[in-house]
This record gives sequence, structure tokens and C-alpha cells, in this order.
Amino acid sequence: MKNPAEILRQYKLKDTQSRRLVLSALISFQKPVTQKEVYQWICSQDATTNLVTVYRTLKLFKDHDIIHRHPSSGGFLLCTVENNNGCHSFLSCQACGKVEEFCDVQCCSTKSTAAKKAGFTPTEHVSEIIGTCSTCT
Amino acid sequence: MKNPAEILRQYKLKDTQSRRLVLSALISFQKPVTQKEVYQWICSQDATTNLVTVYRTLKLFKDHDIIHRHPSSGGFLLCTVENNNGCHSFLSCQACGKVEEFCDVQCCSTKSTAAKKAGFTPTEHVSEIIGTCSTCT
DNA sequence: ATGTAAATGAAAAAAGTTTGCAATTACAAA
DNA sequence: TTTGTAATTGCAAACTTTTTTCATTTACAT
Repeated sequence: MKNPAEILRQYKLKDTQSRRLVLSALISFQKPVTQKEVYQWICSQDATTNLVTVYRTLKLFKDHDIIHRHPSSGGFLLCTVENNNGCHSFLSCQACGKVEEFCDVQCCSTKSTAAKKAGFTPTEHVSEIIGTCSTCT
Repeated sequence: MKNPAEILRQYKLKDTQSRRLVLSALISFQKPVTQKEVYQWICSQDATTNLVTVYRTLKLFKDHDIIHRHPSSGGFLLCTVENNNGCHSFLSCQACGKVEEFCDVQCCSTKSTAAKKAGFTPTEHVSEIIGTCSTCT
């Protein structure tokens, strides 16, 4: 996982204190979080920012596809998988709440075939699998 | 598609005017809608209800799995496919905004296999395929 | 017909999000 | 290194969405 400054550089965004803090929060949580949770994490680190800035920063990251909105919780989650044919899949553990991204080629192609069979031309897809992770089984 | 009264009977819910109206709205829209859109549709039909009742009714339907929350828009959508192994998939047309539910057995099993390969025990999944429907192609 | 638990409406509170504007900051160019 | 400028931020206030409380009404089983 890259550090905040690297991520900002990679996406050619200005390197500001607030942006680094928001990224640090997302890296630290490792699960989908609300805007407020990000704000509160920053405050708890004795850092200072503004809730409005957090909203704007998350929107910016979302527009740049640096973060996702998680399907069932609606929370924000840092992308960990390179954008692969517009496929974004999540494994959500209902026991510990952990969410990890994954991408399975087989799975993507099957989905694409199924959609075409229904007369649909797919461009991207998002899916969430809910269950129990290896640690909680 | 069943009518409002039938749906309420099927799920053993009290048959009230507000519930019928909410169901009528969802049947009429055929796409994911916000709580407010449901409320406004009802008002436009010269019927009378309360926004709070719409919120409560949609929550009730959601808890009974009569409606879904659509992954990307967050709007509510009436279920059209029988609950199949906890699989809920949507085809969302980015041109006309239409969303239809579908379920492909092959697709479900591939997803399940992929999850297990990652050490995950799946119980259900939700996915959204974004693209162009047959009408808009 | 009637009793009772459930559903509803109205008002208000609470929570979440957006907007406008002035002050500050990052960083490219001199 | 200093400077100019556009982008970013903070603050206040407006606005939207959602939840709560409580009294009244309604569905429907008996």
C-alpha cells in the first residue's frame, strides 16, 4: 500500500495537509467508513481539519477513482486493486466488518457473458459478496 | 407483476392505503427511486400520505426483502426476481436509466467459487452491471 | 360489533450535506 | 529564493434528509 504523499503524486493532485490526513485515515481503517468517521479519526490524531474539507476531499478522491463507495454500507473505501476492466468486487465479512477488494478474471467474464445473453452490453460492474472471511470462519 | 394488495397479502403485511400507494409508485417507476420521489408520486396522484410514513413503509419493505436498495444510486427498487440463493443482480442502462433485476446461475456459482478461492465463505451477493440495454444499443 | 396492537400524521429535533465568500496555501515561473 | 496566481481551506449559514415522540386513527382477529 502506498503512502498518502505517493498517492497524491500518482494522481497529480496538490499535496495538502488535509488530503494526506484523509488518506491516512482511509489507510488506517481498512474498511468502508463514513465521512464523519474520517473527520473524527483526524481529530483524534491531534490534527486539525474541517468537516467541509473532508467532504470536499472525499468527493475529489471519488471523482478520481482513488476511493470507492461500498455497495451495502455506502461508506468510503480506498481502492487497493488496479482498475481492471471496470470491475470492482468486494468481499465483506459480516462477522468482523472487514471489506477487501478482489478481482477474479473468470468471474468477470462469466458476468459479462450472462449480461450479453440478456441483450445487455456491459461496460463495468460492481459487486459485493457477503459472508465470512478466513479469520472468522 | 403482482398488484399492491397481492404483494401485501403474500408477505402477510397489513393492507393499508399508504402501503398500497408506495407499492403503486414503485411498480409505476420501474427503476430505483428515492424516498422523496415515492412521496411526490403519491402526491401527484391526488392521494394523501405523509413523508414520514413513506420512510417507514420503505424501511418495512426493505426489511421484508420486497424491495432492494440499488447499489450505485442508493434508490429503492421493487424486487422482480424470486430470492435465489441470496443472489441479487442488476443490469443498469446508463443511457435510459432503466434497471432490471436478473439472476444467472452460472454467474452465481462462478462468483461463489472465486470467493472460496480467496478463503471466503459466501452467503449472499449483490452485483450491478452497468452498460447499455438492448433498446439503447 | 368490539378490543387491541399496529400504523399514521404532525411537529420538532437531529443528522448529514452543500454553498458562498474571504483568507490561506501549494507550487510553477521568474 | 521570492513572487504571482489559481486552487484549497475554514467558517457560517442555508438546506436537505432522516429520526423521534406522542396522540390519534385504522386494520383485522375475535
